[in-house]
Amino acid sequence: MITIKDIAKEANVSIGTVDRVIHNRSGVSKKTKEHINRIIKAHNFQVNKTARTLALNKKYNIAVLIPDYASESDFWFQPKKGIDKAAEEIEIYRTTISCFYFNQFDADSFKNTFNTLLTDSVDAVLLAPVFFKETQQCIVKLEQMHIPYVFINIEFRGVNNISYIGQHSIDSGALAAKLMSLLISKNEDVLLIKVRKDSIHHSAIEERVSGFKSYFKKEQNSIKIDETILTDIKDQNSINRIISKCLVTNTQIKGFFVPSSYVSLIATYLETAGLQHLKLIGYDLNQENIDFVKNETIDFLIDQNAFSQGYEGAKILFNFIANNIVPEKTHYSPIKLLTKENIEYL
Amino acid sequence: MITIKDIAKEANVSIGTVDRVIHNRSGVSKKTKEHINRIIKAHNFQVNKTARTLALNKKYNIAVLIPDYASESDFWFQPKKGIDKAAEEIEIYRTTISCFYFNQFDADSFKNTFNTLLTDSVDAVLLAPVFFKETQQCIVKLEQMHIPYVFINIEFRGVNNISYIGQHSIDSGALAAKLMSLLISKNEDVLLIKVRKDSIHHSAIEERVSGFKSYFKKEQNSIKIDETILTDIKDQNSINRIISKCLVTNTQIKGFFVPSSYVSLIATYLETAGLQHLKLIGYDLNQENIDFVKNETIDFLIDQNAFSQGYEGAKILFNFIANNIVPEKTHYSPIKLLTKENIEYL
DNA sequence: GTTATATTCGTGTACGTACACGCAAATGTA
DNA sequence: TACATTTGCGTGTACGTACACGAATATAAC
Repeated sequence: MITIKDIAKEANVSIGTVDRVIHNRSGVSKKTKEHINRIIKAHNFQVNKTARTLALNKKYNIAVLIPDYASESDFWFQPKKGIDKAAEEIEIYRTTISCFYFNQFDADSFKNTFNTLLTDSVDAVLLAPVFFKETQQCIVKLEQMHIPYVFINIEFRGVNNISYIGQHSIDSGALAAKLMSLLISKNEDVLLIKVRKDSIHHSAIEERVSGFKSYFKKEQNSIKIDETILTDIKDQNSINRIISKCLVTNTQIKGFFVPSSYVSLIATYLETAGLQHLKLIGYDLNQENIDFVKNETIDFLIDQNAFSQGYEGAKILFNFIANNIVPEKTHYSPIKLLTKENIEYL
Repeated sequence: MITIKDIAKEANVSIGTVDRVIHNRSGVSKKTKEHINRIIKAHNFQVNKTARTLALNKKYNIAVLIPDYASESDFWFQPKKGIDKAAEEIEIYRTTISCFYFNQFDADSFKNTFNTLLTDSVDAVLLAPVFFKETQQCIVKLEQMHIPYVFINIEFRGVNNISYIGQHSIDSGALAAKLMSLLISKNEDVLLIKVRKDSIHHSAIEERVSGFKSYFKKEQNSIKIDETILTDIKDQNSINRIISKCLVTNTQIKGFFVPSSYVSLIATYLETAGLQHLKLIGYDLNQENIDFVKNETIDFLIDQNAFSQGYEGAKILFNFIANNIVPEKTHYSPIKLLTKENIEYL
């Protein structure tokens, strides 16, 4: 590996001059500049990044704004783990990541946490834009301060984010629909189950639903989609009552689609009611859901590589601020399909 | 971030002494050693890896032995891309990766390429153990020379490899079977299509077949599995004749399972014969296969994250030789299920 | 021709760690 | 007591790059 010193020797100049050429700084005659550039190209010289970071000794801080989580089985634990992995990797480049958590059902909490985040010294922000209006307000501030930001998990269109990393929700809904149409017969029906809490905020769930519905519209089979809403996710008994009522009202229902991680609530119902033969598709890899996939109460689970979303999101921002690498505007995560046979291998 | 110098100052010793304690070298009195260790722990000191690699200035070389590929659509192009990504990342740690390619249908080529590989200065080897006997011979040499090695894509049991990175082939076959049983009816049959070339070598394909078959055995439905072998993959006409003969002989065949990337040969047949409604499941993401998934001639494709296999394999070896990190003995890749709805998002 | 101002370049130090060298004090040997 | 050996530790240099400072040369102005 050739170094600046080697180039300096070959060009009969000092390393300072070579340094100036490399950084395109002024103070070098056109002649020697060209000469040095020729030598650099001839040897395919690359700056030693290790030495570079050591010499620069710059410190960056990436702030992360995501929903809090109570346990490892909560969704946001996964992205956080990915962020942690990225943090370890970029630590040697003197870049730290500080995480800030908000209550995903409380817009004020989002806003307040964002404001405390800003009191820190922040070079970039990775955030989950759970609340529409509040996110807009935050973005205004970020742009005033020239702080680059990336969205994670929830797409937010029409602003100057550096990138978005997350799933294409519509297509994931369509995939769920395709599998559902394989699982049940043409003359049977599906129950689509929403959760009141979801509707408070982000659009991802609505997009999953619309992808699901439009698949069936296109396919033109006679499968009908019923809908219901769960109001209180803490009350399993009321959930059981709601679902069994639906099943009585429409005896053609043979499959359930839950466009969120709350699919375990339905799985619990099916097991207590002894209805495991009915088909069930839902989202997200938490321990409860994984267990229900393993015993096949849940037939398919759609995973969005939450871990990678955190990891990639953090890395993208790091590369942008530290290495001037401009990322693609969208990074769609894989739409992973998990079932008993492959859920061991993530 | 605290440095060695800071610790030295706090302990009233020189940085040399602190260095000795950190590396557990001799020449430090028990008393000062304990004192320094206490300070290190109190501040949670971590060596600056950037400075460390710079100071060490060691150079490692990882040799890679994989099948050659003619174009980007060949399977091994993907692992190679992953290896290239890893190479970029570890380059700053003065670690290089040199790739060596062999003809995957020629055992001698494997052996010879391995021998030229050894003429290089090699600190670790990442290899695809395509040929059983020859791999055994190579391993003997590697162990004599105390060179650590990792298998990629094909599992090879009973030797002292540092790790294996690749799919659990049996379970991937079972997953294919599950989907096939959803795609066709209970009174219909499946045609299992092998390729003569495959049988020359590795066990992965056999394991996929066994996983596929045992799924149907367990499920006890009346689906029957016919089998056929393609002898000449270059002759599409002969393939067409073989397949259509099978369909005439057994008119119950409504699905095809190809336990290899040659699934595109069958897709081509189905399109020329206008039989796209028959179900088709196969392996591996090359451009041809991807196109057939997009137009739904192939219903499901099983992907083994070939890119990641290369990337992870190289990283594992690097971490082992450069950072003394001992990996898990097996790293099973995800068994990814791809269909029209999610094949855009990889 | 002298002074002033640009232009072009070299030198020195810093980043944090690794390690060879060598000096002092402590211990051993006669 | 004199010398040899061991133990414990400090110093200096290297790794490759960044950048401030200042020196030397060239050009400009008068």
